[in-house]
Amino acid sequence: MSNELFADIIIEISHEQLDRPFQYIVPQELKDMIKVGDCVTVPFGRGNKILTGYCIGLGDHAEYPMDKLKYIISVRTDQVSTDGEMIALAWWIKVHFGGTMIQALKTVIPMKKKVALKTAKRVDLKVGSDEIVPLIEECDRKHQTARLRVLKALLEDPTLPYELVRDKLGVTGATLKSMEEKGYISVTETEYYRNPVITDEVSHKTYDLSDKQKNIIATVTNDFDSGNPGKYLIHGITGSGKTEVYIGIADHIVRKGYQVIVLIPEISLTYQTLLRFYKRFGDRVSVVNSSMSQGERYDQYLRAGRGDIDVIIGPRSALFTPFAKLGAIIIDEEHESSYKSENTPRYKATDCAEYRAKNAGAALVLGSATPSLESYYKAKSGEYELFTMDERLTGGSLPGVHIVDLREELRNGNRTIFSDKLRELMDEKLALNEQVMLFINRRGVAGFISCRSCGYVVKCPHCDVSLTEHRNGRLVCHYCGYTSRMPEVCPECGSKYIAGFRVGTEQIETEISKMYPASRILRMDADTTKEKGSMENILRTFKDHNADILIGTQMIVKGHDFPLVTLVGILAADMSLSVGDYRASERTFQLLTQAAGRAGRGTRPGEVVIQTYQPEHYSIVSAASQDYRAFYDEEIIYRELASYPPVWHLLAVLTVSDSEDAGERLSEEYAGIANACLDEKKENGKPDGYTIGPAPAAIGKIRDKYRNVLYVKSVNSDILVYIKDKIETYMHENPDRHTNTFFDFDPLGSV
DNA sequence: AGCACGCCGACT
DNA sequence: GTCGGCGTGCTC
Repeated sequence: MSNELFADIIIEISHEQLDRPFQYIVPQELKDMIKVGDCVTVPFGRGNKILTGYCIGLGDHAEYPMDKLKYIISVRTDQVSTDGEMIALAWWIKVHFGGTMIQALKTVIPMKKKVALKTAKRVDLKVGSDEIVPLIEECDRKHQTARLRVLKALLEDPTLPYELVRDKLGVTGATLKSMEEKGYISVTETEYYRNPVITDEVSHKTYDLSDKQKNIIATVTNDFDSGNPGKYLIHGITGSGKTEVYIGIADHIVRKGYQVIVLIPEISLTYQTLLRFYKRFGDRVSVVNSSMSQGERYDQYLRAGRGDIDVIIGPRSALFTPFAKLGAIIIDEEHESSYKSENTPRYKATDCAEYRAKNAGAALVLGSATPSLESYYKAKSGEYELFTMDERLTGGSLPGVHIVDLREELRNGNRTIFSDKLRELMDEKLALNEQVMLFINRRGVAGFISCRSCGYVVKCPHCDVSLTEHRNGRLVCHYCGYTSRMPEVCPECGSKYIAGFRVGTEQIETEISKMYPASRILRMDADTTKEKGSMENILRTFKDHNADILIGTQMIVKGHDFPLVTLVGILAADMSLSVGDYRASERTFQLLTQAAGRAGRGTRPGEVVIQTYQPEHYSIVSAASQDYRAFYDEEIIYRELASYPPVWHLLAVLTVSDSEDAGERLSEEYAGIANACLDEKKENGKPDGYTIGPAPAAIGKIRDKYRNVLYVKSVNSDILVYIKDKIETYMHENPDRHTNTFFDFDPLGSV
C-alpha cells in the first residue's frame, strides 16, 4: 500500500467545469507502461461511464480522499503515444488561445476514435397524422408542456435536428427518452464519411539553383549545423523558386538525421510542389491532405511516430506530427488565412510553429510572395532573418498592368461590368487562341432576397442573417440550416417584385457567353466545386486548353501555372476593400498580386486589367506595380495609427447566450475585469491598452443564441493573455449554464 | 456534458 | 397523493 502510483487525467469532455485534471490510481499491472501523454480509459461519474482521457502527470501522492479515487481501466495502445512535449504544447496553446485543455489536447494529439466520422442526431415522428392530434390533446390536458412543444414542432416538420429540439425547444434528453419508449418518436444518429481524393501525375522540371537560392540554403543550414537554428522569412515573388529552397533546406536537415514539417495552405493547388518533394524524398515523405479521412491521416502520424518518414507535408494540423527529432518547420504561403484555426482553440499555426521550433531546436522558415504584415514586421524588427527573391527564374516577364477607373467607364456610357479596355484585350487574346481568366471577388455579396419596392430583406427567424436562394428555389440560412419557401409577395408591403439579388460568377458567365458565343467557358466557384474532384477537373480542362475563358472566385488565383493565360481580368478589385475589417487592404493587395501573377507565366507576355472604383488606393496601385515594400510601408502606418496588429494586439471575447441580457451582463462583467487588469498593469500612470464594447456581434443572433463581443486592444500581447486568464477564472468561479465564452486573438474577420 | 436528486405544480 | 418537468450539484 506504500508506493501507489497516481495519474492526473484530463477527461474527454469539453466543459469549463471539467476542465481540470482528475486523479486516478494506476493499477499494479499498468505501472510500468503508463507515461505522461498516454491515452487512457477510466470510469467517470456516478454511472462510472467509461471515457477516454489523457494522462498529463504522474505522482506518488493522493491529492484527494483515497477512498474516492478510482482505478484506471487501461492504457490505450491503439493510440499514438505522445510524450510530454505534446502535452506542454497543448498547455501552451490552451494558455495562449483559450478553450479547454481537452480541446487543446485534441488539436495537438491526433485521435483515432469512433467519432472519426461525422454524426448527425435527429428526432423523427413515429405516429401517423391521425394519431398525433389526440396525442397533442392528451399532452395539453396533462400540461406536459415539453412533450407538447415537441409534438407540435414535429407536426409541422416530421423530422428535426436533435440540437434544435434540445436547445430551441428546451426539451431534456430524459423527456425524449420517455417519448421514444412510448413509441411516439425515434431518436437516431446517422454517420457520414468523406472520401479521400484520388491524385494523379504532373510533369516535372528540374532547375539549377541560382546563387540566391544557394545562399539562402547555406545560411539556414549553417545556422542549424552550428547549433543556432534561426527563424527566417523568405519574401519571394511567384516563380522565384521558393520551393527549391525549401527542398534544399529539408534535404540537408534530413541528411543530418532530423525530420522536417512542411505546411501548405488548406486547399493547396500546388500539386507540382508535392511532386518535387516526392522526387527528392521518395517514400520517406508523406502527405496529409485535408480531404483524407481521419483514419488515413492518423496512419501518417503513426508512420511519423515510428520513424518511417522524414518529411511530412500537410495543412495546419500537420504541425503536430509527432517527430522525435524535429529539425525544421517550413511554412509555405505563410500569409494564408487557413493557418489560423476557425474553431476553439483558435490557434495561429505560425505562432505554434515558432513555439515548437524553439522547444525542439528546429529552424523555422516562412515563405510568401506577399508576406503577412505580422511576419514582415517581425523581419524588420530583426526577429526573423529576411531573404528577398525578386527575380522570376522560370522565365516570363512581369505582366503589363492596366488600372481601369470604373467611374470613368460609367461616365462614358458603359453600363456593363466589362470595361472597354478589358473587352478590347479579350478580343485580341481570344483571336490569338490564348487563354483568359476573369476573377471576381465575391466576398460579402450573397444572393439575398429583397423587395424592390420597399427594400425588405428576407431574414432567418433564428439568426441575424439574410436567407440566400438555393438552386432548388428554396431559401436557406447558412448558419442554422433553416429553410423556407420563396415568398410570392413581399411580407412587408405586399409587392410582387421580390426576388434574389444576383451578382456573381453565374451572371458573368451568362454575359460572357453572349459576348463570345464561340468561346469555351468554364466557371469555378463554390457552386461548381461542391463535388469531390470537380475543382481538379475544371483546372485540368483549362490547363489542357479545352476551354478559353475561366471565370472564378478567390480559388482560381491560388498557385497553378497556366502558360497559355495571357490576360487576367479583375472585375471589381475594390470589393474586398469595403468589407470593413482592418485586414481589408492587406487581403486586397494579396489577392490582386496573386491574380496578376497568373498572367504571362509562359513564353508569351501577359496583361492584367484591374477594374476598380478606387484606382488611387495604395493597395491597388502597389499591387499593379507588384511592389510589396510600397504597400507595406503605407499599410504599417495605418495599422500603427489605428492601433491594429501587428503593432498592437487584439483580443475578442465572445459570449453566446440563451438569454439576451444574461449575455450582455456577462460581457459587461468581462469588460470590467479587462479594465481592471489594464489598470493594474499600467506603466508610468497610463494603461497599456483599452476596451471596446461590449456590443452585439456582427451577427447578433445565431440559432436563437445571442452573441456579444468585447474587444481589448493592447500593444502588449501578454496583457491580453493575462486578461483572458482572469476572465477564465471568473468563468470558473461563476459558472453560467446558459452562456458560453470564446476567445480569439487577433481575429481574422469580424466576430 | 450527462446524470441523479429533489422540489413544486397539476392531474388519474 | 404521485407523476413528471425543471433547476441544481457533482463528477477523481
